[in-house]
Amino acid sequence: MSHAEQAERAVNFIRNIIDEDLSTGKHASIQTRFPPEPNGYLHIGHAKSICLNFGLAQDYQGLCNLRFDDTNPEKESLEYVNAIQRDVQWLGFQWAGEIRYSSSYFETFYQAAIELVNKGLAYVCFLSADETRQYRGTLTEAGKPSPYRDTPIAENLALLEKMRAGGFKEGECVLRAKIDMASPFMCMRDPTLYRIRFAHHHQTGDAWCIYPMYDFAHCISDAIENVTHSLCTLEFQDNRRLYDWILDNITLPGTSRPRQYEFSRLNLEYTVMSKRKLHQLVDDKMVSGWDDPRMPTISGLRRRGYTPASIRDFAERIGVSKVDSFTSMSILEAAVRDDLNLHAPRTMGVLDPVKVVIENYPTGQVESIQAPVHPQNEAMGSREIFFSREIYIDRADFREQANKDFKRLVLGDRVRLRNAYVIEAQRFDADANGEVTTIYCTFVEDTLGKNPTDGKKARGVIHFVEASKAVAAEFYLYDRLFSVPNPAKADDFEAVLNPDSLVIKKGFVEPGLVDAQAEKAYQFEREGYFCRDSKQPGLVFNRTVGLRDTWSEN
RNA sequence: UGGGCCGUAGCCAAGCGGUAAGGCAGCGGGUUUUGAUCCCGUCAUGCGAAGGUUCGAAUCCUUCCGGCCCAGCCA
Repeated sequence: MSHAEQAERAVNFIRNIIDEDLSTGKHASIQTRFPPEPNGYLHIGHAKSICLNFGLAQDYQGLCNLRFDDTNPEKESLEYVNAIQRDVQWLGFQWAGEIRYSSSYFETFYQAAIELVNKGLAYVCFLSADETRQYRGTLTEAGKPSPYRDTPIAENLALLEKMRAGGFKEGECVLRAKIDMASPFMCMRDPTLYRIRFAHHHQTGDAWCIYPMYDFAHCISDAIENVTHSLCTLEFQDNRRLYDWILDNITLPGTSRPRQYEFSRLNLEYTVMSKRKLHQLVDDKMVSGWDDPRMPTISGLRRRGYTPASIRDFAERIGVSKVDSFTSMSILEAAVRDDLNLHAPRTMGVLDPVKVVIENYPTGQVESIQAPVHPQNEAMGSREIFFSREIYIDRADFREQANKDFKRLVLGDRVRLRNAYVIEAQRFDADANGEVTTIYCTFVEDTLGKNPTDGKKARGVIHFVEASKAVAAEFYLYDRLFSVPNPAKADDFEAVLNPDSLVIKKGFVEPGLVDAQAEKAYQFEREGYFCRDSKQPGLVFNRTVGLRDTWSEN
């Protein structure tokens, strides 16, 4: 990252804290971590966290780990740990050293548990899950102590050992911290530290039958990795008391005392961000998979044509704060457009073709024309396009009659064909439904790169593809997945899916696109940014985002 | 209704006692062989509300209003 870019970094409260910690010498350098649970695919909300954690490490010359928070084997799998690594790297980040797993710290956690038991700060509790809930009290009433709360230390030690050895059934008992059953923080009312699960773990196999809870594992993992700034989302604000309590009561396994800071998670309009709901969309086949281009997952955005740079830029634009926010899609779309506008080669594609016959153009002649790859960037060179007696234009670009505001082809009037000649519409054929089948035009000679000499101006510019060299292609036009801004609030969020989130069109593209590489962005002029789909056979183009449109609503 | 947090423009977001940055969206105009891009201009006498302190308050104090989170052996 250049100094200029770095200087433009938006300030936020976390950077302020780091600046302070560095200037007071509290830390000589920073260590962050991105700690996903491998129980689903990463989404744009995770991207915000990834950009934050890795971005901070980059800017402050610190380190950022990738750590799988894999303490719940029943919900996790290797498929997800692989997909997550792929997504992080695709976004352009590389973790420091090896990948970390909370599960590789299981022995350390266990020793910490023993330490707590030895200090009289943890005990094995045989209350059922149901009873535990009743004993916990409510938001306004204190809880009452478990009858197992005062089991002697030596006995607890033996019990814990037996738990680990598989001497108890699942659910028969748990290890609990002994804190304060009257605490206004519910998470401090003797929280569970370990539960028994005879489940196969994707990393540790069958080595363990007791698995640590998030609150117990996370803070110690941070300490083991010498994390200085442990960043998480707002809903963990209460949990910070437990995070601190645990670290205050065990022998720190690392050299740093991590601190937790919370920022607000990303909410995006017209989509959902919870892994549970995304899972449901996939399971219920409402989308084609985690990487369906309509999904807010990183893999979906990638397949849709979003670039890593555009997602990083998006993260930069939305900033980091503690306000519950609801971000507008337009910020994300503006970020991709800015990136793609600069880098995407221009090409022409007709999504809804109608044939045009240029009656005064010689039959059988195919003319080659050099067109710029990018009109604002000559260095990108030129491409060969063709022109002949028969071409395709888009159905929406022709009207039998229209007022002056319609800057396209109108019967009896002129329009400029992008990169080619000016043509004039003479007449057209229509089928029984009134649907235009062929438009007959004449072209104005010597208008290649020149205006007509007769002074009659073209209404506007439309795009086309020469018919004989045209290559058939399919266009997948995506729109917002949901028809309401906040689908998560709906009683049944699947009932509020946008029925038009995918519209498929069959048309033609320039011959140069037959070998288009998947995921590589193109701008189909006047239509939008597209990329070839990475999964479907044949020429299938996904529309990443349309061009900014100041006309269609008129 | 116990506790933890948060309210600055339609959306995101700086600001930390010295007189409201920036981005997105919008609006007006210019350039244009993409109704795009680009360029110029415009967009909070106002910071949830009301009091108070101060020469001076979005910033400090008080009260009130609104929103989010917490009662998993999930994370």
